[in-house]
Amino acid sequence: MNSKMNSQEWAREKIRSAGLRATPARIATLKVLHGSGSPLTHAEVSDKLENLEIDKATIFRNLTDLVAKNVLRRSALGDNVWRFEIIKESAHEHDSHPHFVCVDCGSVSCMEDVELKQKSTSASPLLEHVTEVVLRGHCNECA
Amino acid sequence: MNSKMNSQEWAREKIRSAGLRATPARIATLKVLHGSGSPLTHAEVSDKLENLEIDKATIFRNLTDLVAKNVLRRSALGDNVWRFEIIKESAHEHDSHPHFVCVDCGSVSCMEDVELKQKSTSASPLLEHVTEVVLRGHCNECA
DNA sequence: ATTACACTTGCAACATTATTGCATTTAAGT
DNA sequence: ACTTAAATGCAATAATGTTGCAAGTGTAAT
Repeated sequence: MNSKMNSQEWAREKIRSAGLRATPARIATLKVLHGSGSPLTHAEVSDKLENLEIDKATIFRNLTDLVAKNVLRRSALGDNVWRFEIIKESAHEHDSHPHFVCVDCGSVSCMEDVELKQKSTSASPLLEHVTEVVLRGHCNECA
Repeated sequence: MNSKMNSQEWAREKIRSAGLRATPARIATLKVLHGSGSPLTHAEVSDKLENLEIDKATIFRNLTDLVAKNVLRRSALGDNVWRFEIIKESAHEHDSHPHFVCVDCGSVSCMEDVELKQKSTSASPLLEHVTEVVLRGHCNECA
């Protein structure tokens, strides 16, 4: 990924190399997610693209397609609403991280500085079978 | 909880001590959940109460009310359907531990051997404000 | 540049799950 | 029995997500 690549070109490249066509709707969607520090719902993405007047079905389909191509990750955080975020391709293949959900305001944030450790191998499910970690509580603003 | 108490009386007592009225709909709902080995959806509870002809809104409200009173736990598996189960009051009631939700079968188990560590104090929400930890994945049986 | 065509989109209809307003009924304390 | 707040039934509504199909468009080949 070229460092002088702007967000637009980055998104275009990301979509193309996933084998999809770089349409305005997809580029805009990816740019919105790229500019967000936390996973967004379909409704939130739609809101931010309001001026482009993209159909909601198109946004749903694009989000789904990008998940299928491993560009986005789709997470269930406990409120029965899907949230989408860009999968960062970092040194570690493991980009997945816990998410924090505020029980007061519903805001979601990424907790990249938290990790889990399993003390013993017991009868409980193994950590390696865990696909999602959700922390619920009161965010800094609501606390 | 008296050992010779039958399911009916047990349910009634459970509801009353939660500060709610022991209506037929609530008693029947609790009995269904009590007799089930795994969490049930609203639709599943409804099905089992079909002969009682209880309105679906009533069942939704009762499930919600019982969740609010900590009689039931409501979990999201990722398929946009809530699942409900009775919270068992066991020995480890007070020490908080992560809960594991199987996204395949919906079962919820306790993971007492898992602990969280926050590497650095950053801008993200503090671990001390976390009230509940939910791990989602595939349980040993479904894996 | 033009063209061809599979891929995308917009639109509208639909499906499912869950919630709410309000008049009526009921549980439970007196 | 009486009273009253709590609970229910019914119907309308909201929220989230999906699907069918005709029209439009990004891409690669010409």
